[in-house]
Amino acid sequence: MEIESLLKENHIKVTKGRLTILHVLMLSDEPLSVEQIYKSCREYEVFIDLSTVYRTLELLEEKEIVDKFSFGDGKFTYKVKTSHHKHIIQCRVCHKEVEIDCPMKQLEEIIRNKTGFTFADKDIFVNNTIEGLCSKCSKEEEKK
Amino acid sequence: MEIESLLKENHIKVTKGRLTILHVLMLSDEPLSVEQIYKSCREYEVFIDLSTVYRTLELLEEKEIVDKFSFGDGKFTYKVKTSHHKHIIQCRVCHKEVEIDCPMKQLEEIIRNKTGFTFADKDIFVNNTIEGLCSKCSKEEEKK
DNA sequence: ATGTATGCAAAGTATTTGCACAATC
DNA sequence: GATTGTGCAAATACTTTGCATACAT
Repeated sequence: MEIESLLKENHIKVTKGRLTILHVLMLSDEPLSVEQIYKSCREYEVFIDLSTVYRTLELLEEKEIVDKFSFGDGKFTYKVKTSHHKHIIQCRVCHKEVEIDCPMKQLEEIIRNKTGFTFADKDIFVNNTIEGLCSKCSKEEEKK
Repeated sequence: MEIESLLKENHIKVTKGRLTILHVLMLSDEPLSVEQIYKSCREYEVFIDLSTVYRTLELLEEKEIVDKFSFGDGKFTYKVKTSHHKHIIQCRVCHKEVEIDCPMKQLEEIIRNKTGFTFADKDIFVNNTIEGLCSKCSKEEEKK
């Protein structure tokens, strides 16, 4: 139901495929590949076409509902935007400013993908050591 | 000549194609796409096949001579590794450690690709503002 | 009823691979 | 001379697109 209103708020027509894709994305805390999303939909007996999955994800990205990530494996993954946190980049010389989505999200995904480590927003680079949770510990934390 | 010894040090057989590809990469301070590298080689009258370019880049990446980047456009770009700076990620719970290449490089490339801004290593995230140089100013700095 | 979404099939783009021949050490 | 690199052509992987039909508002 709340997924439906999320779509409506963004002036996106509500269809079974779109509901299912968003549902699948919302259940996952890690980015999913198009293939994974496609297969998950089938598990819900929703047999949409791969091209529809692509078109839907493109739409959701345009509407800034999902983030699109790319690791070193030649395909893209998608994840529901968790924050709309932005940063401002300022030129040291001319003071021109540009706004970007917080790049830490991209970075977190790259690191998680390479090492299995996850981070909370408060985790910080300290000297050469970054603190986070390895995959094993982060699973155990979840149980608590 | 120095390129040749770089290859030899890494136990890579020296061929005209490999020399040219490395040469092209070394002349560029931004990551190049496979297509760009391929075309640059032709400008040097070195007519290697696209598949050879791919194979060479794969090899150079394995040997940690180049970095492979991926932006949101479905293709990869390559750049000579500028530093072998590493970070250690440590699990807050079990203290397990994992070493990764400094992810700031990836981040810098993502930001440069999105905004045209460049950074020096000393640039830092301060609150919500990142300081760097916009493309115009960084060109002017170069002239000095 | 109108405009938009979808499935299907075909095309497009980036990358990989098999194999015969050529080049390097 | 043995091993490894390369070109060519074909295959693969992921993503996009055209068009006729189905669906949502």
